[in-house]
Formats: sequence, C-alpha cells, structure tokens
Amino acid sequence: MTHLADASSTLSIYSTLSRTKAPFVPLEGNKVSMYVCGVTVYDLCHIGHARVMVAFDVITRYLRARGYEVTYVRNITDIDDKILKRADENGEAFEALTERMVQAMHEDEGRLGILRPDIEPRATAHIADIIAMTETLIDKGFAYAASNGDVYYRVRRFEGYGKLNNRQLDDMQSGARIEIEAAKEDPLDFVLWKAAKPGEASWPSPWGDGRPGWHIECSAMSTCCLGNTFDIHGGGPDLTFPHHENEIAQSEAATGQQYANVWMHAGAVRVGQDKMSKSLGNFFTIRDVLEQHNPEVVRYLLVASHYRSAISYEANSLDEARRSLERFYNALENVTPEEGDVSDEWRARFIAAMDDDFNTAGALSVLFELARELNRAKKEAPQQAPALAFELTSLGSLLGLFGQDPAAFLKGDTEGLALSEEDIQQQIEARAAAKKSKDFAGADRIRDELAAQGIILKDSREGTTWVLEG
RNA sequence: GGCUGGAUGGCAGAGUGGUCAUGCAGCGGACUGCAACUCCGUGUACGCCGGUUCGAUUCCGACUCCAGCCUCCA
Repeated sequence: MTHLADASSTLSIYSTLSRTKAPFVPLEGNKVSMYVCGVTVYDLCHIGHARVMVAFDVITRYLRARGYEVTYVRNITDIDDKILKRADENGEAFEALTERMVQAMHEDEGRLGILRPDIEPRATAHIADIIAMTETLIDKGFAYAASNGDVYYRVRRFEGYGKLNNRQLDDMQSGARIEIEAAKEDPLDFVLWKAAKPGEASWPSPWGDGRPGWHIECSAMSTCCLGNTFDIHGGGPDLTFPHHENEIAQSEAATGQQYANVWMHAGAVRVGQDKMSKSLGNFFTIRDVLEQHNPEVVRYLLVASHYRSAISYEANSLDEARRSLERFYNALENVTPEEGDVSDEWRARFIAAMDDDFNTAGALSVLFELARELNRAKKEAPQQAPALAFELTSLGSLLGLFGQDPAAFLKGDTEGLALSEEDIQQQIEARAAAKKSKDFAGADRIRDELAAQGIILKDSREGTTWVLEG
C-alpha cells in the first residue's frame, strides 16, 4: 500500500449538512468510521449504483493510504415492499431473490475492482436492533403505534427535522403526489414498523407481526456497527431526502447524541437529461455494460469526474474513457515498474488534489503529466523509467486504476478474433523478417492484412506490439 | 412553489482575483522505410447583465437556462 500519511496538506471534505468544505477531523485519533447506504437487492445493480460504490471505494482507499484506520460499513436492504413484490412476481421466496442479487452485486463489484466493505450488515439480520430502537422512540414519545398496526415516527416532535436538506416542515407539500395514510397523526410521519398483510414475510414484534420500515434499518445498523456518533455517512444523491433526514431524526431522537459528523453524497448519473433510475427504467446494468467494455474503462469513467458532480452516461463516454486509459497503458507498456528515486512533486500534487474533497479529476491530471514524463524517460533516460512507472501505478492504485497488464489491456477483448495470439505473433515475425530484408511492400502487406482485422501494430525499440482498434 | 447544486475552448472535465489544468479530437513539426505509439509546438474557453477591484471566468447582486430532491430510487 502506498503511504501518504506524512503529507503536509490537510484533507478537507464537503459535507451536505454544513454545505461547506471543512478540514476533516475524525472523532477518535486516526480512526474513521464510515457508513454508506447500500443497495436494495431486488434487481441488478446499474451504473448509478456503481458510481456510489466506486466513489466510496476510492475514498476508503485514499483514507487508508493517508494513514487512517477506516471501518467501512455498507448495508444491504434485503427486505422491503419491492423485494416482496418482485419475489411474488417471480414465484420465489424473497430470500432466494435477495441472495441471488447479493451474489450478483458482489460479482459486479469484484469486476469493477471495488474493495468490499469491512462490514455488510443486512436488515433481516438486525430485526432485534430495529425493534429495540423503535421501542426507544415510542418510550421517548417520538413514535406511536397506530390503529392499523403500523408504527410511525412523529416528525413534528423532532426539533431538527429538515436540517440536512434545509427544509421547513410547512414548506413540504405532503401528499401532493402520494396518498396520505389515514392512520397517521400527521401526513409527514413516516413508518418505522410495517404491519404484515396475511401471508407476507414477517417478524414478531410488540406491535404484531410485521417488517421494518426502510429508514429505521440504517439507523439501527449504523449505530450497531459504529456507535451513536460516527465520522462519515454517505450515499447516493437521491437519499438526502427523506431517507437521510429520517435517519437523523430517528437516531438523534433515540440516542440524544449527534448522528454522523460529515454527510457525503455522490452525484447522479444521467442519461440524456434525466437521472438514471430504476423508476424511470432508463438504467444500464453493470453487467450489461461490462459485456462490451473493459471494467477498468467503466471505473475510469466514474473516477474521471469529481464524485459530487453529475455525469452524463452516453454512448461515446466509454469510448472516450478507453482512449484516455490507453494513454496510460501505452506509457506503462514495455516497462517493469520498480521502486526507485523519483521527484516528490508528483505525489505531492496528487495528494493536494485528493486532499481537496477527493478531487480525482485533478489527481488524474497529475498522473497524465507523470505518464508524459515516463514516455520521455523511456526515450531519453531509460534508467529512470521503472521508478516513474512504479510511481504512476502506485498512485493509480489509489484510484483503483492501472492494475492490469498493459499489453493485455491494450489488446482488449480478443475473443471472437479470427486469429490467435500465436498467429499474430507469427505475422509480426514475418513482417520483421521482411523489414530486415528491406521488403517494405511485403511488410506493409502483412500490416495491412492485420489492420483489416482491427489489429494495429506498434513498433518500438523493445519490439513490435499490437492493439485492437477501437 | 420550497430546498440544493450547476452553466468553462469541438467534446469531456479541473481550477484560479492578474504568465500552464488535464485528456480526447484538430492542426504544424520530430521520430519512423511508411505507419501506429511517443515527443515538441499549437487553440482570443469561462451563460447573460450589472457591481466591487488597478484588474473577474474566479468575489457580490439580478436574470436566463439545466439538473436533483420535495414519492420508491444510489
């Protein structure tokens, strides 16, 4: 692991709660406790999910390299209305559905080079904690069991309600777009415990058989894993309201202590002018995209923009990402990285960018300059190249990039290619022989034949390599 | 209607009160037998209107437009 702990600058993070960037100070020494809202596992993950996962993966990698001891918790919502509905449609047990989707998520993450969180709590494994917190909220007067068997949170009772979203209770247009549940004391109240309909999956509780509401599970699991107060709470852009607002209301009412110190939200992924979302149906699943693109290209696309900015997902964005990555791998090709003497400049500038609220775009620009330096060295001072390549790959690894074999990446997906690698190598040798005997017409014919199949040759002093076009 | 964020060169995308982002694409040159890769050079970019300032893309105010949230959503 690359160590950046002795950097002179300080890490600043933008918090949705304060709406400003501020120096990051953990609650306790160099320990960082971080909770990120994960996925509701009723369907495959899409690029929007990937964005959040990659963002917090980079954040975790960087914090660790910076010398922090990070406990990264990301939950799995494995019980909710949509899960039950989908399982019902499929004619399967909801556990079978969620198990399959969790499996798929782990596969997708693995392919994108996303490191697994330290703890991945599931709602169904924390029913007792959820019930306990709900009871506390009832005892303190922040919740009530309603006539329909549901338990609701009494929103107007919590003084700070709306602070995360800077929202006034009376400005909210309750019921403007949804039906108001008659059993609620107030339309703003939200459900903590949901009574089960006959035949539905349920757990016993003091209020009858039922299941947890969505918001309470995160309060229960984060407190359970990280304590009443922890350093960072993160999630997708569409969770600030009501989900995170409700988590604050639940947890702070229950514990009487501040919930998370810093709130981090990733930006949306857009398709055209709209947010990519399951409800709009305009999403691309991770595995669909990986059918056609190298996973690192997808990761690069997500890391090339600042984590808070919205990105547009378009047909050519991945092609552009690939071309940018090719630049790095071209630089890394034909060099064996080896630790050695390099200027501190690169690392310092990389850290300065990342310390500024994880500015991955700025950090990448430093790496592009480092790649150019490496290309120069390969030509003019080959003895410096291994150390520069080492620096490039080690800083890149903090973004989860440049971990592949350069030649393999540049060759791309050779499946479906008519020629085998051995065939191509033979052609390359035949061409080299032709060149040696000054038969340039013959050499060019071989190159043209390969090019007709999308194989582009590259000559260098180390020999000839090839890449796939496109 | 309320709240939040945004508008940068052909495209993507950082950033800054006053000589450089960066990448892709383009153009000129070098390297190469010719290419590809690479290197060197190259672009009167900062939504609109005012204000502050010696100087604003950067600070302040108005305006226009875009997105997100106010319903399940990462």
